[in-house]
Amino acid sequence: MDFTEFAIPEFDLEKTLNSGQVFHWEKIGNGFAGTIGDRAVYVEQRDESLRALMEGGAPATPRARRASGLASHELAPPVMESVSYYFALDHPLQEICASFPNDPTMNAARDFCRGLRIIRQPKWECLATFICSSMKQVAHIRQISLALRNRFGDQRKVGSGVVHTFPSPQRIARASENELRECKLGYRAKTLRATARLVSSDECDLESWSALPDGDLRKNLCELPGVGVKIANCVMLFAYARLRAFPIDIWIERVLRQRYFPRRKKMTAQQLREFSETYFGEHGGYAQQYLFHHARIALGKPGVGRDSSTALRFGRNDKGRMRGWKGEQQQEHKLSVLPG
DNA sequence: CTCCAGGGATGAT
DNA sequence: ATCATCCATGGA
Repeated sequence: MDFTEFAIPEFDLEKTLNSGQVFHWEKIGNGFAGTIGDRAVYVEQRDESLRALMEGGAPATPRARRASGLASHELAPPVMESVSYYFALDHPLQEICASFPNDPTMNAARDFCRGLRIIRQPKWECLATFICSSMKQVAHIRQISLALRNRFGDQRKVGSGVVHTFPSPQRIARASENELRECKLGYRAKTLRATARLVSSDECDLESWSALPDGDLRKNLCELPGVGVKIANCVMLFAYARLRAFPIDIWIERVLRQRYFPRRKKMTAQQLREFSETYFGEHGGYAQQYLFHHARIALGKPGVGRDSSTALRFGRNDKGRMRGWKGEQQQEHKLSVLPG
């Protein structure tokens, strides 16, 4: 029950966990409870330090590990190591942010998202969760993730709380489609199960795909049921550390069209994709995540100014939307408008 | 109540 | 290659 505490340079735990890249961390007191792989974790941030409590894996401290009598090869990595790796505390954030293009939209997002890191998620967990994400809001993806964990995962205790691991591909594969639908998966139940079957067989080995170049990795991912270019890019970015991968969802499409091509009709999806791959550079995935989080949190709440750490507290007000706003183009495209 | 969401698969132009 | 439609669901 020992806390491990260590200093961290540039990190915002809450922004990192609430930016729509991972969906299972729950706020408890001043910190968050969740899992890293099959280990239960509680983390909290205080100023420039991070405190972590891990259970269910190896003993937390060197003394406790020695006392356990386990051989060193049986030990999971120490707490600080696993936590640092998961939260990607080794990413050179200054350098990454300095590589972003210098334009007003990007600068606002970079300022708003200071300390947000792209974490290293377990591959299957990330893949499965994003298969469940299609046409779902972030809040609901969290519900689905929680339901899958509670029903099919293994229970772990951390502190006074309880969390569940994400179920293995074998476990999902042997669940019935109906059991999965009971986790609010809807039409995604079928593709999640089909992909779970493939991943749990020896036909595809997600770990070995780490050695592939981006193009081949993306192609392999897209061959899985329920995985298209968007979800493949999410998995590449959040689980394979391909920091160039640039997922384009409805929010990012709005940002690109309205902020970068405000008066150009006829930008096809293909053109947006080519633009984003070249313009945002070698860490485009980071740029994308900053644009996404900024648009969704700071700009996505009508009636709330762009400054705002208080934006989250206000519910949306449909009447407050700027329905009639047309920034000198008809826009439409079923894309609503980014306020501000 | 209605609206819409970190899309994908399929079939028609 | 681009576009239309359908697929389910519940938070806001």
